[in-house]
Amino acid sequence: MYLKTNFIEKLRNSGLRPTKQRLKICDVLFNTDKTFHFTINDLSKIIREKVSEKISLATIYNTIHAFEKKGYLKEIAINSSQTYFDTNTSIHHHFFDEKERKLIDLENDEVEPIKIKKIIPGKKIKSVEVLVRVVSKN
Amino acid sequence: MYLKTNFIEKLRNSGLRPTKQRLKICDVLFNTDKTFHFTINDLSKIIREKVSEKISLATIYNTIHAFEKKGYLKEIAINSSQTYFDTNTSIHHHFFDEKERKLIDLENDEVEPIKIKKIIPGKKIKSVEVLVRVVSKN
DNA sequence: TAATCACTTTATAATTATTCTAAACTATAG
DNA sequence: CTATAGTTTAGAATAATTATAAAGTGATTA
Repeated sequence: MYLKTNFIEKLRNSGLRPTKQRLKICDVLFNTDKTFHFTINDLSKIIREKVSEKISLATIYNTIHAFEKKGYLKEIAINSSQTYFDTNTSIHHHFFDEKERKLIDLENDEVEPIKIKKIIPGKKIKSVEVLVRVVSKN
Repeated sequence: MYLKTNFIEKLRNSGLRPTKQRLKICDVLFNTDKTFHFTINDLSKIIREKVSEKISLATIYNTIHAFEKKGYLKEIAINSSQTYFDTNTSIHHHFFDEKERKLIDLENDEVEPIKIKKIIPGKKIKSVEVLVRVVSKN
């Protein structure tokens, strides 16, 4: 459970002005017990329902990108029509349920360490992500 | 090196009529030594350069989706603005060079077997894909 | 071979996610 | 308080993809 003042501090420390809109978005994204996954569409729906004053779609995009750049959000690679974000910024992987189009976290310690035996000259590894697609049994 | 008649056979056996357009696209995609990655944009550029008669963009989309459904192409998950396809349909993984926006194959035997220790009740694994993002050293 | 029909191609319109623009607004340093 | 740089906003623009519906074509049947 975060306090509003924490968000104000956090934003200021990141060089982001603590505007009313950003604080509301912080509240929706980070003032929860559990981390979660969302698309911009999901988020604007939540905001429409939860927040009294409207936040412009452009601001939602701006804010999410700003938060991602600062490392408060992670973008998840599923080649779908929409971009998914994760409030869990730890190094971890994902299940993707193709039917329900839902992501489920797969923590780093739930996957045996991944050893890549190939190297690309002049390049270094930035991240290793596993995507496990699942479908209903039977 | 495939022959044109092979493509005709292959398409017919898949329940796809061997039209002029599909044969041209087969030629571009599969009549090469090496497999490769492409976006629809890449492909239509290649077609514009290599093929005398124009193929409509809608047909390119239709054909690629038909080929994917039949298992002749694989869609690659990189959360970018465009969808990538791979003519290598074997089980394998990828490097993605963020700077150049290029994919490089990482064959299955170049990655130690991946053990997923978590299970999702009622779901079974359809695929396990690793995406290794790389950046230039230094 | 000719007729037929289901499948395919096509140009174009429609849709959708995302980014851009430029004017109005606001947090904050001085 | 004032100036200014950062922010928000509605709406336009962009870009990838999908839908539409009319014209064209491959393949089956007679």
